Amino acid sequence: MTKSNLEIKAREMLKAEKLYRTSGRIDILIVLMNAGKPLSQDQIAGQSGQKRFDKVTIYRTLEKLMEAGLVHKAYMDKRAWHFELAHNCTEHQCHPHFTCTSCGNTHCLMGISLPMAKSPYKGFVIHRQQVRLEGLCPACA
Amino acid sequence: MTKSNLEIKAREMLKAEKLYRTSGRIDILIVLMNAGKPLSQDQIAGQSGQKRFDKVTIYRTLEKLMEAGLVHKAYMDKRAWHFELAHNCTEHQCHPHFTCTSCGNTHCLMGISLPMAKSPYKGFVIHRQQVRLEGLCPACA
DNA sequence: AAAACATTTGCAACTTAGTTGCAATTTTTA
DNA sequence: TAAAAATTGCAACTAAGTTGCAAATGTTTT
Repeated sequence: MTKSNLEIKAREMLKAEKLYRTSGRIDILIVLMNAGKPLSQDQIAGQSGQKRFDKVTIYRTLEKLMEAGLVHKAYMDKRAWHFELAHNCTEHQCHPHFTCTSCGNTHCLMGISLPMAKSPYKGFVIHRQQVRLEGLCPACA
Repeated sequence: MTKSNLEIKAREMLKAEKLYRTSGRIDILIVLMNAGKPLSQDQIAGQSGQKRFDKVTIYRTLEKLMEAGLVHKAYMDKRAWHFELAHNCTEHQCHPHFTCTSCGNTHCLMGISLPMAKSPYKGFVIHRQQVRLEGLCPACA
Protein backbone atom coordinates (compact mmCIF):
# COMPACT_ATOMS: atom_id res chain seq x y z
CA MET A 1 0.00 0.00 0.00
CA THR A 2 1.84 3.06 -1.21
CA LYS A 3 -0.92 5.16 0.19
CA SER A 4 -0.49 4.29 3.80
CA ASN A 5 3.25 4.85 3.50
CA LEU A 6 2.58 8.35 2.33
CA GLU A 7 0.01 8.81 5.03
CA ILE A 8 2.53 7.87 7.68
CA LYS A 9 4.97 10.32 6.18
CA ALA A 10 2.37 13.06 6.12
CA ARG A 11 1.51 12.43 9.76
CA GLU A 12 5.16 12.60 10.70
CA MET A 13 5.62 15.89 8.90
CA LEU A 14 2.66 17.41 10.70
CA LYS A 15 3.71 16.03 14.06
CA ALA A 16 7.22 17.40 13.65
CA GLU A 17 5.71 20.84 13.14
CA LYS A 18 3.24 20.43 16.00
CA LEU A 19 0.26 20.83 13.72
CA TYR A 20 -3.09 19.13 14.17
CA ARG A 21 -3.18 15.97 12.07
CA THR A 22 -6.48 16.45 10.33
CA SER A 23 -7.73 14.45 7.40
CA GLY A 24 -7.58 17.53 5.20
CA ARG A 25 -3.95 18.23 5.90
CA ILE A 26 -2.96 14.63 5.47
CA ASP A 27 -4.86 14.35 2.22
CA ILE A 28 -3.36 17.50 0.80
CA LEU A 29 0.16 16.49 1.76
CA ILE A 30 -0.36 13.15 0.06
CA VAL A 31 -1.63 14.83 -3.09
CA LEU A 32 1.44 17.07 -3.15
CA MET A 33 3.80 14.15 -2.56
CA ASN A 34 2.23 12.22 -5.41
CA ALA A 35 2.24 15.15 -7.78
CA GLY A 36 5.90 16.02 -7.48
CA LYS A 37 5.22 19.38 -9.12
CA PRO A 38 3.41 22.56 -8.23
CA LEU A 39 -0.38 22.33 -8.12
CA SER A 40 -3.11 24.93 -7.92
CA GLN A 41 -5.92 24.85 -5.38
CA ASP A 42 -8.18 23.58 -8.11
CA GLN A 43 -5.89 20.74 -9.06
CA ILE A 44 -5.47 19.75 -5.43
CA ALA A 45 -9.22 19.68 -4.96
CA GLY A 46 -9.55 17.45 -8.03
CA GLN A 47 -6.94 14.97 -6.86
CA SER A 48 -7.74 14.50 -3.22
CA GLY A 49 -9.49 11.36 -2.02
CA GLN A 50 -13.22 10.67 -1.94
CA LYS A 51 -13.88 13.42 0.53
CA ARG A 52 -13.89 16.73 -1.29
CA PHE A 53 -12.56 19.66 0.66
CA ASP A 54 -13.86 23.13 0.35
CA LYS A 55 -11.56 25.56 -1.41
CA VAL A 56 -11.44 27.70 1.70
CA THR A 57 -10.12 24.74 3.62
CA ILE A 58 -7.53 24.04 0.99
CA TYR A 59 -6.27 27.61 0.95
CA ARG A 60 -6.15 27.76 4.73
CA THR A 61 -4.39 24.43 4.93
CA LEU A 62 -1.80 25.51 2.40
CA GLU A 63 -1.22 28.70 4.32
CA LYS A 64 -0.59 26.78 7.53
CA LEU A 65 1.75 24.41 5.77
CA MET A 66 3.63 27.35 4.28
CA GLU A 67 3.99 29.00 7.68
CA ALA A 68 5.44 25.77 8.96
CA GLY A 69 7.84 25.65 6.03
CA LEU A 70 6.50 22.38 4.64
CA VAL A 71 5.12 23.97 1.49
CA HIS A 72 6.24 26.75 -0.86
CA LYS A 73 4.57 28.82 -3.50
CA ALA A 74 6.03 28.33 -6.94
CA TYR A 75 6.05 31.36 -9.15
CA MET A 76 4.63 30.58 -12.53
CA ASP A 77 3.13 32.21 -15.55
CA LYS A 78 -0.32 31.07 -14.56
CA ARG A 79 -3.20 32.98 -13.16
CA ALA A 80 -3.62 30.77 -10.13
CA TRP A 81 -1.09 30.24 -7.42
CA HIS A 82 0.72 26.91 -7.37
CA PHE A 83 2.03 25.08 -4.33
CA GLU A 84 4.53 22.33 -3.79
CA LEU A 85 6.31 20.53 -0.99
CA ALA A 86 9.43 22.22 0.21
CA HIS A 87 11.29 19.02 1.00
CA ASN A 88 13.61 19.32 -1.98
CA CYS A 89 14.73 22.79 -1.06
CA THR A 90 17.75 23.77 0.90
CA GLU A 91 17.62 26.56 3.39
CA HIS A 92 18.75 29.04 0.78
CA GLN A 93 17.23 27.90 -2.42
CA CYS A 94 14.54 25.85 -3.97
CA HIS A 95 15.04 23.74 -7.08
CA PRO A 96 14.36 25.61 -10.34
CA HIS A 97 11.03 25.41 -12.09
CA PHE A 98 11.13 24.90 -15.80
CA THR A 99 8.20 26.02 -17.93
CA CYS A 100 7.97 24.99 -21.56
CA THR A 101 7.12 27.93 -23.80
CA SER A 102 5.53 25.62 -26.29
CA CYS A 103 3.25 23.32 -24.30
CA GLY A 104 3.09 25.38 -21.12
CA ASN A 105 3.89 22.50 -18.78
CA THR A 106 6.03 23.07 -15.74
CA HIS A 107 8.62 20.63 -14.40
CA CYS A 108 10.75 20.71 -11.30
CA LEU A 109 14.40 20.30 -12.14
CA MET A 110 15.98 18.70 -9.12
CA GLY A 111 19.69 18.57 -8.81
CA ILE A 112 20.50 22.01 -10.16
CA SER A 113 21.58 24.75 -7.88
CA LEU A 114 23.03 28.03 -8.96
CA PRO A 115 25.50 29.91 -6.78
CA MET A 116 23.69 32.32 -4.48
CA ALA A 117 23.37 35.82 -5.81
CA LYS A 118 25.37 38.53 -4.07
CA SER A 119 23.93 41.99 -3.93
CA PRO A 120 26.06 44.69 -5.51
CA TYR A 121 24.18 47.19 -3.33
CA LYS A 122 24.91 47.80 0.32
CA GLY A 123 22.29 46.81 2.81
CA PHE A 124 20.42 44.08 0.99
CA VAL A 125 20.56 40.83 2.92
CA ILE A 126 19.69 37.91 0.68
CA HIS A 127 18.18 34.91 2.43
CA ARG A 128 16.71 32.78 -0.32
CA GLN A 129 16.58 32.59 -4.07
CA GLN A 130 14.26 30.93 -6.52
CA VAL A 131 14.96 30.35 -10.18
CA ARG A 132 12.45 30.13 -12.99
CA LEU A 133 13.54 28.70 -16.33
CA GLU A 134 11.91 28.92 -19.71
CA GLY A 135 12.59 26.91 -22.81
CA LEU A 136 11.52 23.73 -24.56
CA CYS A 137 10.76 20.49 -22.79
CA PRO A 138 11.86 17.12 -24.18
CA ALA A 139 8.45 16.54 -25.76
CA CYS A 140 8.49 19.87 -27.60
CA ALA A 141 12.17 20.36 -28.43
CA MET B 1 11.10 68.65 -19.80
CA THR B 2 11.85 65.12 -18.74
CA LYS B 3 8.44 64.09 -19.93
CA SER B 4 8.90 64.84 -23.58
CA ASN B 5 12.23 63.03 -23.56
CA LEU B 6 10.52 59.96 -22.28
CA GLU B 7 7.74 60.41 -24.76
CA ILE B 8 10.20 60.47 -27.62
CA LYS B 9 11.81 57.34 -26.28
CA ALA B 10 8.45 55.64 -25.98
CA ARG B 11 7.54 56.55 -29.54
CA GLU B 12 10.83 55.16 -30.77
CA MET B 13 10.30 51.90 -28.97
CA LEU B 14 6.87 51.50 -30.51
CA LYS B 15 8.03 52.47 -33.96
CA ALA B 16 10.90 49.99 -33.82
CA GLU B 17 8.38 47.26 -33.12
CA LYS B 18 5.95 48.51 -35.77
CA LEU B 19 3.21 49.11 -33.26
CA TYR B 20 0.61 51.88 -33.48
CA ARG B 21 1.77 54.84 -31.43
CA THR B 22 -1.35 55.48 -29.40
CA SER B 23 -1.61 57.75 -26.42
CA GLY B 24 -2.33 54.78 -24.18
CA ARG B 25 0.77 52.90 -25.15
CA ILE B 26 2.96 55.95 -24.88
CA ASP B 27 1.56 56.80 -21.47
CA ILE B 28 2.00 53.32 -20.13
CA LEU B 29 5.57 53.10 -21.39
CA ILE B 30 6.36 56.40 -19.69
CA VAL B 31 4.85 55.18 -16.44
CA LEU B 32 6.98 52.05 -16.58
CA MET B 33 10.12 54.01 -17.40
CA ASN B 34 9.53 56.32 -14.47
CA ALA B 35 8.74 53.52 -12.07
CA GLY B 36 11.86 51.45 -12.63
CA LYS B 37 10.22 48.53 -10.89
CA PRO B 38 7.38 46.13 -11.60
CA LEU B 39 3.90 47.63 -11.39
CA SER B 40 0.43 46.12 -11.34
CA GLN B 41 -2.37 47.18 -13.66
CA ASP B 42 -3.85 49.09 -10.77
CA GLN B 43 -0.66 50.98 -10.03
CA ILE B 44 -0.22 51.83 -13.69
CA ALA B 45 -3.76 53.17 -13.86
CA GLY B 46 -3.07 55.32 -10.82
CA GLN B 47 0.13 56.80 -12.21
CA SER B 48 -0.77 57.57 -15.78
CA GLY B 49 -1.45 61.15 -16.87
CA GLN B 50 -4.73 63.05 -16.67
CA LYS B 51 -6.46 60.71 -19.04
CA ARG B 52 -7.43 57.56 -17.21
CA PHE B 53 -7.32 54.41 -19.22
CA ASP B 54 -9.70 51.56 -18.72
CA LYS B 55 -8.23 48.47 -17.12
CA VAL B 56 -9.10 46.45 -20.19
CA THR B 57 -7.01 48.82 -22.28
CA ILE B 58 -4.14 48.57 -19.87
CA TYR B 59 -4.14 44.78 -19.89
CA ARG B 60 -4.41 44.66 -23.66
CA THR B 61 -1.64 47.20 -24.06
CA LEU B 62 0.64 45.27 -21.74
CA GLU B 63 -0.05 42.10 -23.64
CA LYS B 64 0.93 43.74 -26.93
CA LEU B 65 4.07 45.16 -25.38
CA MET B 66 4.96 41.73 -24.02
CA GLU B 67 4.46 40.12 -27.42
CA ALA B 68 6.82 42.69 -28.85
CA GLY B 69 9.33 41.93 -26.13
CA LEU B 70 9.29 45.44 -24.68
CA VAL B 71 7.72 44.37 -21.40
CA HIS B 72 8.01 41.33 -19.11
CA LYS B 73 5.97 39.92 -16.32
CA ALA B 74 7.78 39.84 -13.00
CA TYR B 75 6.95 36.94 -10.74
CA MET B 76 6.15 38.11 -7.28
CA ASP B 77 4.42 37.04 -4.13
CA LYS B 78 1.47 39.29 -4.86
CA ARG B 79 -1.99 38.48 -5.99
CA ALA B 80 -1.86 40.75 -9.02
CA TRP B 81 0.51 40.44 -11.95
CA HIS B 82 3.32 42.96 -12.16
CA PHE B 83 4.91 44.29 -15.32
CA GLU B 84 8.15 46.06 -16.12
CA LEU B 85 10.21 47.19 -19.06
CA ALA B 86 12.46 44.54 -20.49
CA HIS B 87 15.23 46.94 -21.46
CA ASN B 88 17.53 45.85 -18.66
CA CYS B 89 17.36 42.21 -19.59
CA THR B 90 19.73 40.31 -21.77
CA GLU B 91 18.48 37.74 -24.20
CA HIS B 92 18.92 34.99 -21.65
CA GLN B 93 18.11 36.53 -18.35
CA CYS B 94 16.39 39.33 -16.64
CA HIS B 95 17.79 41.12 -13.62
CA PRO B 96 16.78 39.53 -10.30
CA HIS B 97 13.85 40.82 -8.29
CA PHE B 98 14.39 41.22 -4.61
CA THR B 99 11.43 41.13 -2.24
CA CYS B 100 11.83 42.13 1.38
CA THR B 101 10.22 39.62 3.71
CA SER B 102 9.69 42.33 6.29
CA CYS B 103 8.15 45.28 4.44
CA GLY B 104 7.09 43.42 1.31
CA ASN B 105 8.63 45.89 -1.12
CA THR B 106 10.23 44.66 -4.30
CA HIS B 107 13.37 46.12 -5.86
CA CYS B 108 15.12 45.37 -9.12
CA LEU B 109 18.74 44.52 -8.53
CA MET B 110 20.54 45.53 -11.69
CA GLY B 111 24.04 44.38 -12.27
CA ILE B 112 23.74 40.87 -10.95
CA SER B 113 23.65 37.95 -13.27
CA LEU B 114 23.99 34.36 -12.27
CA PRO B 115 25.52 31.81 -14.60
CA MET B 116 22.85 30.18 -16.73
CA ALA B 117 21.49 26.96 -15.34
CA LYS B 118 22.31 23.77 -17.20
CA SER B 119 19.78 21.01 -17.16
CA PRO B 120 20.98 17.73 -15.69
CA TYR B 121 18.22 16.03 -17.70
CA LYS B 122 18.43 15.26 -21.40
CA GLY B 123 16.11 17.09 -23.72
CA PHE B 124 15.40 20.27 -21.79
CA VAL B 125 16.50 23.30 -23.77
CA ILE B 126 16.84 26.32 -21.52
CA HIS B 127 16.29 29.68 -23.19
CA ARG B 128 15.85 32.13 -20.36
CA GLN B 129 16.06 32.31 -16.61
CA GLN B 130 14.63 34.64 -14.02
CA VAL B 131 15.75 34.89 -10.42
CA ARG B 132 13.68 35.91 -7.45
CA LEU B 133 15.42 36.84 -4.21
CA GLU B 134 14.07 37.14 -0.69
CA GLY B 135 15.61 38.76 2.31
CA LEU B 136 15.83 42.08 4.09
CA CYS B 137 16.07 45.43 2.34
CA PRO B 138 18.33 48.21 3.62
CA ALA B 139 15.44 49.88 5.42
CA CYS B 140 14.49 46.73 7.30
CA ALA B 141 17.83 45.01 7.86
C1' DA C 1 -5.85 66.81 -46.71
C1' DA C 2 -9.74 63.62 -47.01
C1' DA C 3 -11.21 59.00 -47.65
C1' DA C 4 -10.51 54.32 -46.87
C1' DC C 5 -8.61 50.99 -44.12
C1' DA C 6 -6.61 48.90 -39.96
C1' DT C 7 -6.06 48.79 -35.21
C1' DT C 8 -7.10 50.21 -30.63
C1' DT C 9 -10.20 51.81 -26.95
C1' DG C 10 -14.12 51.91 -23.59
C1' DC C 11 -18.10 49.94 -21.83
C1' DA C 12 -20.88 46.50 -19.72
C1' DA C 13 -21.21 42.16 -18.34
C1' DC C 14 -18.83 38.11 -16.94
C1' DT C 15 -15.51 34.38 -15.07
C1' DT C 16 -12.07 32.88 -11.99
C1' DA C 17 -9.15 33.26 -7.83
C1' DG C 18 -8.88 34.14 -3.35
C1' DT C 19 -10.96 36.03 1.36
C1' DT C 20 -13.96 36.78 5.57
C1' DG C 21 -17.01 35.71 9.45
C1' DC C 22 -19.29 32.49 11.93
C1' DA C 23 -21.40 28.22 13.48
C1' DA C 24 -20.58 23.24 13.39
C1' DT C 25 -17.14 19.67 13.65
C1' DT C 26 -12.86 17.47 14.63
C1' DT C 27 -8.52 16.96 17.15
C1' DT C 28 -5.88 17.34 21.23
C1' DT C 29 -5.23 17.68 26.19
C1' DA C 30 -6.35 16.78 30.87
C1' DT D 1 -14.46 11.09 28.03
C1' DA D 2 -15.19 16.03 28.90
C1' DA D 3 -13.23 20.48 28.17
C1' DA D 4 -10.36 23.31 25.52
C1' DA D 5 -8.21 24.43 21.21
C1' DA D 6 -8.04 24.45 16.45
C1' DT D 7 -9.97 23.33 11.96
C1' DT D 8 -13.73 22.94 8.56
C1' DG D 9 -17.72 24.21 5.51
C1' DC D 10 -20.96 27.42 4.05
C1' DA D 11 -22.54 31.61 2.11
C1' DA D 12 -21.52 35.83 0.69
C1' DC D 13 -18.02 38.84 -0.89
C1' DT D 14 -13.82 41.37 -3.08
C1' DA D 15 -10.27 41.59 -6.44
C1' DA D 16 -8.10 40.32 -10.83
C1' DG D 17 -8.47 39.45 -15.34
C1' DT D 18 -11.42 38.46 -19.82
C1' DT D 19 -14.83 38.83 -23.80
C1' DG D 20 -17.61 40.92 -27.48
C1' DC D 21 -18.88 44.73 -29.81
C1' DA D 22 -19.52 49.51 -31.20
C1' DA D 23 -17.10 53.95 -31.18
C1' DA D 24 -12.77 56.29 -31.58
C1' DT D 25 -8.09 56.81 -33.06
C1' DG D 26 -4.06 55.99 -35.92
C1' DT D 27 -2.05 54.85 -40.54
C1' DT D 28 -2.02 54.62 -45.48
C1' DT D 29 -3.61 55.83 -49.98
C1' DT D 30 -5.23 58.93 -53.35
